Amino acid sequence: MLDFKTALETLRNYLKEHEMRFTTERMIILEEIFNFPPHFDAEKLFIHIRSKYNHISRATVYRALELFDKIGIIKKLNLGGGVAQYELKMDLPHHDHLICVVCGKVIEFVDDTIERLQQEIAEKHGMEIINHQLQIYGRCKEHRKQ
Amino acid sequence: MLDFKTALETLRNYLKEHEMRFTTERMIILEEIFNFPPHFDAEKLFIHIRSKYNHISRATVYRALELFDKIGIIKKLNLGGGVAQYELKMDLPHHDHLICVVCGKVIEFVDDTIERLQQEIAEKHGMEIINHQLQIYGRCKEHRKQ
DNA sequence: TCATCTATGAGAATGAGTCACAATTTATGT
DNA sequence: ACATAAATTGTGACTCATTCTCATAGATGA
Repeated sequence: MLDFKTALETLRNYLKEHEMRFTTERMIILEEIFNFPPHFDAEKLFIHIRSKYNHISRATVYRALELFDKIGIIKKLNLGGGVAQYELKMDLPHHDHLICVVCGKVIEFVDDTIERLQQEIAEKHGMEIINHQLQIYGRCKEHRKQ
Repeated sequence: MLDFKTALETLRNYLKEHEMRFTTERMIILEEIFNFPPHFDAEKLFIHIRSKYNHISRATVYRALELFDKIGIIKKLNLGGGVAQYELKMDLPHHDHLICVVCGKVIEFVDDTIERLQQEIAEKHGMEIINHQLQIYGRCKEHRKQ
């Protein structure tokens, strides 16, 4: 899933298989996600979409985000701050996030050793992993104190 | 900070240094946190406290939790689910959490290698770490599918 | 004890997210 | 293209966690 076209195809297929309707609203929302920063929250996306398509409601945006997350087109993140964040899911390996507490910038990183250790830890506790998240909060290059 | 007495002392000192009042409400709330499960949320704590001290208000509990977190007596966690979780902060090494998505059980674990790797990753990106959190969501021993 | 100024209680307000339902739109068979 | 049935949408009400407001109560230092 690297581009809008592929994502749209995925959406179409999922909808067809589940007797759901392919609507212009769902298409527009998907398209606007691709026009939007890589990490965003529902409200900002809604405002953005609303500015171009004033008939699309907040509920529809929330519903579409839930759907796209379920399908696997986007991923809902829990980065703190009391607001759900979303990112496009690009079929890349699992990654985690560095978050600047000053400017909110999000940096992604991948670390295979950490991934493996998590698996080991879960097993040691008899736990079957469904999902995991690692957030490192700090001050980025531009905002760290000297 | 291993016991109520020490925590209370910390609270007293902090309040004195900041020209704030040592109130019975703050003391009761602190005490009840020590009588409560190791991971809890504000509302549950409030209900519990309210059942014993019916004059203590929700706002006071929330305000106290914020204060205790700032002082470092407790730690506010972001385990997902739309509700802030808290835990006593015991001057133990940093630890992370395994969370059962079925029963909500929280298991703590410590892994020095992961801690070290996080430090390295942050440095590689020029980031100064303030805090970090790792959550592994899954099904615990009792609830995993066979 | 008094004066001062912080903390509290009560409930209103906020903000993210969800829900109910009437009206609309889509998919399908003809 | 048309009718039909079923899914979807927009609106606004609603929920839930948390925060705020403000009048009153209570802690602290003189």
